[in-house]
Amino acid sequence: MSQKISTAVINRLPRYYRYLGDLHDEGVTKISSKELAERMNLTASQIRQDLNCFGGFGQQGYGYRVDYLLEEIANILGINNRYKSILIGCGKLGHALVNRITFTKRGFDLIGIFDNDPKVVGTVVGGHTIRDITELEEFCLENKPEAAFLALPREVAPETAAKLEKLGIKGFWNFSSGYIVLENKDIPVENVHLGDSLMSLSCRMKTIK
Amino acid sequence: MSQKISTAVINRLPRYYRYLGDLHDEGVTKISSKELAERMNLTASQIRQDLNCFGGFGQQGYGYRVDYLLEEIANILGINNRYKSILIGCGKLGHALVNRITFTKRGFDLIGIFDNDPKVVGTVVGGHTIRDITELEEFCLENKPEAAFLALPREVAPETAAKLEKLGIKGFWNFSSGYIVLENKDIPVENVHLGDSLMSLSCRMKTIK
DNA sequence: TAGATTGTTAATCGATTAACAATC
DNA sequence: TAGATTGTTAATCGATTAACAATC
Repeated sequence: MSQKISTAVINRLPRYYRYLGDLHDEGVTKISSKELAERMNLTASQIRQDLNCFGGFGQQGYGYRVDYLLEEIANILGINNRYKSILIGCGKLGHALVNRITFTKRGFDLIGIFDNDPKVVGTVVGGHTIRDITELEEFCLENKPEAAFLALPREVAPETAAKLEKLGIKGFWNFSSGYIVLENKDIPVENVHLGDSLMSLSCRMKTIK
Repeated sequence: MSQKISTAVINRLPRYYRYLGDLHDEGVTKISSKELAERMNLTASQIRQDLNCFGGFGQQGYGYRVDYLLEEIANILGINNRYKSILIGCGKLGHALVNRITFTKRGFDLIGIFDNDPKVVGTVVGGHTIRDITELEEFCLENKPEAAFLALPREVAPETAAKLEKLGIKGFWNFSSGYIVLENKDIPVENVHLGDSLMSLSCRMKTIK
């Protein structure tokens, strides 16, 4: 596939994956773009366009085979990869992530957790003993993690990300409100700005009043 | 302002607010769209278009006064509102939200936390004693909360949201992967799908390889 | 006044929707 | 074969960028 896939499409894929998983669990073997569109509150046209970014997964006159499509989307999402991952910052949020997100189901293997707070270093979270942040470099050189989850204060986020880029990290999941700028613009940074999200809600609640 | 503001614009507002806050803290009193664009990695044109959705905040030949613009955006975002809010579900994630997000700085006042797990009901989180979910209805009728934060399992999210809509909730911050459909389509639902976000990252890491 | 920079209109770009020929 | 539904092209819509007149 040579043409670039837009982030709009990529961001819809996990939702397709979830709905197809539900259909599969319900024992549905076949679905048309029209039916799926109704269920997902999208247009059939959009679904066909989205899927055709990656190839023809359907069968004319019939629809899409649920199990086949599910597998294809899983491959596109890359959830069969095993990206070695590290978590930097294990306060309340980092803690919640480890306990709540099933990384392995999404293509990631958590192999280390780091923090700079002596109170938490050495404690165990989700089966991982939290390491001191000073061990980060050595750990990376030895274990070569590919993804980093940043749940640390805004002030240190950019510099930490820069350091990690040099250590070979190929993808960032950033929960700090700091803006991450990397040398290699192709390295994906997925931002989750909780504060911004809450403010958007406030704004949207205001306009309906 | 009669014309509808697009979500694209609304989602950029918190970031403007953050950057202007930084400028203010740095003692910068005046900034041009060009300078701000460079700092934020946007185009000057986009900034001027965005701000003009709400009115002319600048001065031709001069630029924008930082303190004035900051205040105006604060008003647009509605962070001076005091929306009474409740948190439903106080597992690891709910816990992290209460401890990490400064609600009051963003226009929300947390007035109650609910859970159905007998192990956590009665315990105190962020100064709030967690109430049993069975007390929800009575609490709402009495205290009239306007916003709800949903940090509960996917299975119960839609039905809980439907119940809360009937109890007068006017905005939802939804952390479950459940898809919330309300009777009143104008009520904003701000979704934070952490699992989806991580899958998008996986997909984007795959394509650069 | 001359220079700078906004507010605003016009042009471009990209994403969504509609239409329809291909084909199962 | 006839009906259904995809894959794909064309039309529309909306968002971003460029241009420039207004004006401080």
